[in-house]
Parts: sequence; C-alpha cells; structure tokens
Amino acid sequence: MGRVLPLDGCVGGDPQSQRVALIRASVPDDAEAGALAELFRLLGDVRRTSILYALLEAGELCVCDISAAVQVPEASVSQTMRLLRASAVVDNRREGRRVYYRLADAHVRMLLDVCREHTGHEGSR
Amino acid sequence: MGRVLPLDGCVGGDPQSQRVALIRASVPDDAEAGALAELFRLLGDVRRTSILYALLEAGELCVCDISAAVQVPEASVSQTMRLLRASAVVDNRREGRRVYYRLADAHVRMLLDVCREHTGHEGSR
DNA sequence: TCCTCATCTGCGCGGATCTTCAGATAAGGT
DNA sequence: ACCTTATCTGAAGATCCGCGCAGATGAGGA
Repeated sequence: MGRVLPLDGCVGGDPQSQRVALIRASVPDDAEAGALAELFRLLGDVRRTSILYALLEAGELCVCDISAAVQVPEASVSQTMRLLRASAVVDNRREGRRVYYRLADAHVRMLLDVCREHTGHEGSR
Repeated sequence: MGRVLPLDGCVGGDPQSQRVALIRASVPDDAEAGALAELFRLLGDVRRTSILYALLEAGELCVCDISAAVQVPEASVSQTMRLLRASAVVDNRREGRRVYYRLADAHVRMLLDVCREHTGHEGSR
C-alpha cells in the first residue's frame, strides 16, 4: 500500500502526534472501514441508485416492474438485485413466479433520504 | 444501454402499469440519479471512507495528519482530498503552509453516522 | 534570496467492475 | 406432460478507477 513515513512529517514530536494517536484509535479499523465502504460502494452506481430510489417510492416491486421503471433489461436488474441482496441492502419475497424486492431496513431508507437532501437543494429545512 | 421491451412484460395492461408510470415520475431522473450515485460512489472506497471517519472524529485535520492517521502517503491523501472537495464532501481552510480539511456539512456527517449504525451492530437500537 | 517543508499535479500501470448475451432454473396455466 | 413466463446464473469483453511515483507549486524561515 505504499510507504508511509513513521511520524516524522509535520507532526514530528509536537502535541499533534498524540492527537493523531487518539484518532487512529477511534477510527474504524480496516475490516470495519471495508464494510462501511462496501455499503456506500453499492449505493454508488447510477443503475443501483435508480432502482433503490424506485423502491423507496414504491415500497415493493418485482423484477419486471423495476425493469420497466428504470428502463433496464430484466436480466440486468436481476443481477443488480443479487448484489444488493447479498449485502442486505434489499430484502425479497416470492409470490408465485414473481419476486418482490424492498429496501431492507430504515437505515437504508435514511441514507437515501439524507443523500437526496444533500444533493437536491429543495427545502431540506 | 441495452434493449428494454416497452411494457409488455408481466405488467402488460394490468393495473400495475399505472403504478409503474407513477413511480417513474417520482424517481430521480438520470441527471439527479447520477449526482446521487456520485456522492455515494465517493464514499464507497476504503481509503476515502477511512479518511472521512477520521475527520468525523477529529473535526479537522491537515494532510500530513490524515496521512499519519490512516497510514497513506501524503500525495495520495492530497489526491483523495481533491476529489472529495470537488464534490463538496469536505471543506478546507489554509493556515500557513498547512491545509486543514473538515467534513462539509451535517448531511455528510449524518450519512457516515447512519452507515456506521447499519454496519456495526452496536446499540443502534 | 535561498532553502525547507507541506501540499498539489500529471502520467501510466494494474486490477476491479459494470454490462450484456445466452442458456439454465423455477412456477403456473392448459 | 408441455409450454409460457419470470427470474436467475456464468462468462467474456470493455471500461473505469484507484494507486503511487516523480516532479511542480506555494508558503515560511534564516
């Protein structure tokens, strides 16, 4: 991952280095950071984003509805949903030959909401 | 982007198709979806995620402190910060030869918090 | 003015990932 | 049983993106 000089940079021996040590302690370790990044990464794709917002609006949709809603081939939707389900971003339910997907939990809904607030400049307060 | 059959799939002529039309109307258009995905995409990288959580804890850090905190070469940190700044995820402030970075706004902090709640299983209730 | 330190930028390589096609599987209806 | 429909899977190609190096820029101090 490339060389990182011990601590001789701008913090060489000054009070800052203690602070850095404290921060290192409270920052997520590699494993947790990986998990956090993974969740964001899943949301960070136009296709997936569109699908998730469609689910946020609709509550529940089957693959072919999603396909129609976001104008993406059904096979592609299916693949996308597999990814999202593997990371517990969405849940699914089978009814006859249809499989209905929905957002997994309130956290996901909240992430989508907050992000839309941040991006759009509409009355977020 | 691949072919998408009109609306003849499983919703052919049944009430669902109206619903799909409604959903299409309220779902972010391509432009907005792109912006939303872009924000998530920026958060969806282990290195960036680590840096952002460091900033969440510390409030404000200069490049060399970040470098020490997340163990990444300063040049790489600098590049990363440029990306994050371009999309208004972080803000910066110059003091002498140091440049201090901080999270841009409450929305970003909220995203990080919510994500950590979802990932970690600690008392998020 | 010269030198040092902190930060920034341009470039190229390596690796991960999105996309789609074509075929497999599952569930119903006739 | 057979056929149709809805969804899933595997694989391959093209693309994108992160990564680090080496050098440039800007700001202070002597």
